[in-house]
Amino acid sequence: MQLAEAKEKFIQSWGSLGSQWGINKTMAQIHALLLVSAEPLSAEEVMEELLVSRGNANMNIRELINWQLVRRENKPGERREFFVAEKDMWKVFRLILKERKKREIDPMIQIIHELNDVKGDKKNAEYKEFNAMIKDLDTLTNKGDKMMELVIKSDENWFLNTFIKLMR
Amino acid sequence: MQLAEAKEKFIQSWGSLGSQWGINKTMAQIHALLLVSAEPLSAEEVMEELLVSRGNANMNIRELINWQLVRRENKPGERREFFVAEKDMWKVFRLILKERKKREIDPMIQIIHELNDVKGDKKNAEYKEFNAMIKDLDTLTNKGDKMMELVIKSDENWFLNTFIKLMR
DNA sequence: AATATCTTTCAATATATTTTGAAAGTTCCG
DNA sequence: CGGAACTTTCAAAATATATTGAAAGATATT
Repeated sequence: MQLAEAKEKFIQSWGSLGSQWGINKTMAQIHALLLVSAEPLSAEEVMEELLVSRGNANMNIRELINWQLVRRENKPGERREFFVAEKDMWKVFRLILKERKKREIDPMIQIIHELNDVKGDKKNAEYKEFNAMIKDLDTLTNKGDKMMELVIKSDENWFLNTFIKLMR
Repeated sequence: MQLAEAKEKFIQSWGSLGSQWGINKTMAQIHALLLVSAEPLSAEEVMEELLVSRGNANMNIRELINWQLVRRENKPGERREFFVAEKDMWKVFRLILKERKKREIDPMIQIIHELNDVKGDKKNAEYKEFNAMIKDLDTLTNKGDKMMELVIKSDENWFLNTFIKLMR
């Protein structure tokens, strides 16, 4: 396979993976494009390469910057801004995990926690089942939460170093 | 909080969590409804409770059965079918992980793997950067893959038992 | 085999999300 | 200041996804 073809394939795949995960396609594709670009790209270049509108490019680049997956970069003597993606994939993974946890998992954990003290008759089967299920879920989500925190805050090699033996 | 209110809140939250994760809202809500029901429910009851159409209910119940999150159950002397959710939340988590991995992660891993042997000039910066990034990603996704496999296949307590110390 | 009960299908419709692009906003520089 | 170069905004349009419900398909019952 040639480089150009490989880049194209990567951009398309990353885009469709993104949309399955609730990240919009353009955002994921811009991210992919910047990942495969050795040089910083301008908004104009992103638009041309992916055939998207100015507004769309702008909005999604901004979002990528919010997620800290992309940063602005200036070229000397150039008025316009250029963009570069974080290329360390382990860091990328942690940044994505962090954002999604914040937006999706944390509110859920909060709600589950609130559902832990429901008033009711302790002899009632419905009540007992509900409480057991929520308790179970609360325990599980809290473990998951701690684990994610650990991963998000871990340095570059911690995760691999710790688990590598278990995975072989 | 009263039981009925808690159930309602759980159903709504589970539904919106689901849609953020690419699972449609009705499917997640039916799942939640069955999770909080001590008794098996008929399609009719699901429709009434969640105010969805027959077609919608049917389609999503079927999908939940595909995922093995729900199973059919018959009541003696009853013609129609009833449905029950798997209530063990650790098992639920593993079943969901399994399905999503199959549908989303596995194809991605395959593609990344293919992108590992691209032809090109070894002195070219673009080429070198691309290869380094893909290599990095390939290593990472393979570790992740192995980890998920381990979790999916683990029995009820393996995961918690193994990691509990690390999470405290 | 006719009827009643329940399930499945799918084209039409509704809803939600994404994208566009022109206009407004900002910043830089002579 | 005035205008060129670039960025941001946002209402309208396009696209994608989910839902409806009537009709067709099963399956049990008399």
